[in-house]
Amino acid sequence: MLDIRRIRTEPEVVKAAIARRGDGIEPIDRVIELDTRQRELGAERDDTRARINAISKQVGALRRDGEVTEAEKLQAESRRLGEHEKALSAEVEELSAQVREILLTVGNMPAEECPDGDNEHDNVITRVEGYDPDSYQEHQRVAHWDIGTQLGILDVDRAVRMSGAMFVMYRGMGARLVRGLINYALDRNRDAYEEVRPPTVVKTETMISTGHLPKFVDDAYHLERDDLWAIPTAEVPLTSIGRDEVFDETELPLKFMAHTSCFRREAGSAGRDTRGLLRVHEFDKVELLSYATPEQSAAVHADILERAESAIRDLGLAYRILDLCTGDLGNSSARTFDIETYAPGADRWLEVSSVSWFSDYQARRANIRYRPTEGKGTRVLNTLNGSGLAVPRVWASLVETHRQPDGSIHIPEALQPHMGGLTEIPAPS
RNA sequence: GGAGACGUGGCCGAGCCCGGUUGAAGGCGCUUCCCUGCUAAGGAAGUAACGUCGUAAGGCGUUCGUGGGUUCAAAUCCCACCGUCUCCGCCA
Repeated sequence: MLDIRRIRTEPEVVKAAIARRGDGIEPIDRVIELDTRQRELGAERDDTRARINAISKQVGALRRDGEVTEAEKLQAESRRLGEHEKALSAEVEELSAQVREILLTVGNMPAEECPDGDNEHDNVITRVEGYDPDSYQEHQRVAHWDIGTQLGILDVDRAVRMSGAMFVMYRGMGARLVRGLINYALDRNRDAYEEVRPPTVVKTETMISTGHLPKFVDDAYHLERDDLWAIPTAEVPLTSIGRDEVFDETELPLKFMAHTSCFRREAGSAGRDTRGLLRVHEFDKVELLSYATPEQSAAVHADILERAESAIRDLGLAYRILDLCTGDLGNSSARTFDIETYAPGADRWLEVSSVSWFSDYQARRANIRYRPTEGKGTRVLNTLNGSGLAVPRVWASLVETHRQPDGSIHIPEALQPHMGGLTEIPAPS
């Protein structure tokens, strides 16, 4: 959520920033209009309340002194003021509810350094590592869904039978590889990030905090009977750890990581990327998340990116880093770097991590603040997060990249300790 | 799921029966100062958040789990909901 005071004092700056996303600025104008009216009426309401309070005090004094007639006269006046106050209050509440409703759907202001652009085609590829299109052998040009069937490690058909399209099931060594990747991701970040195992089903309010609601309702699974939502990412519960809390600046930055299942309806992408693990409704992911001061944010952002990047690099996978343009930036984000890993069998770049700085956008929604060491009062803090490792696409890229001429899969050295020393997934005999 | 008890400021805890002078006693913690060879102990003052107006000092408003009601006036009375604890039931 944008800062209403910023909108008030620098409307043109805010509007220019929103326009860079390609979003309309009408909501901002509307907010300004409603907010102005709200403050006018709010002031009048407060004055009325002040008078009622003063009268009540007088009444108390008069009654104590036995001046009943005088007291009753004041009471009558106060009753009249009360009516007025009630009407004003209702209107003020209505206005502020409207302002909030609009503000909840307006995206974050992109960072200054964000490249301009309309859509994903305008993203800037900042770096490509380990990719040489001519280096891939014939045996690596097999798609993971075929490998999965050959080795009996991926069973899509039966998963679809029990849960429907775009659900998958890993089996045997395939399931073990999932578990290995999760442990690999958690263990390598243990030095700085606290491991958390949060709920995967959360309240509406929790989904609003990160910006997944109300705008993106159709992307989330909803448990209607209990009005709970299946999380699309651990970002959702991790962000809400500090909801309505005030931290001390000396505690920051706080760093959390969590492995959870993630649930996505993928509405609007039906029929796209349906094969294998490219796009699934339920998947495992290790997420890294931090609470930081605005001053710490740049360093934390770099830290998360470096950790996400090195996790891919150490698995021996080719990857590239994209600086998302203003038109492709997530709604809540001010700056995002995507990491895409290359899958030689499918011959595609797969997004495996999105490392974002949300400035104070999410923290304002979640009301997470900190007390600065210098100065007084509280400030809204900044949140940042990135996938430490998203399992399915890494799994896909890994089995394709490390497929041997005999059809076995070589387990990269860095991963072996997390898979009981296993060096390969053997070819079928 | 059933029964009972409870939900007050950073924390502990009074107030609620008998509504007003209670933004809320007292204590702890924290900050600054004084005292002191150092530390401890002791003394003095200060110490909520949010909204709004104001250059500021400060004014006004809101907040005693949440929402609603009664009243001139609610931490205090009434209703609903949420949460915590204890006992019972069920259970991985």
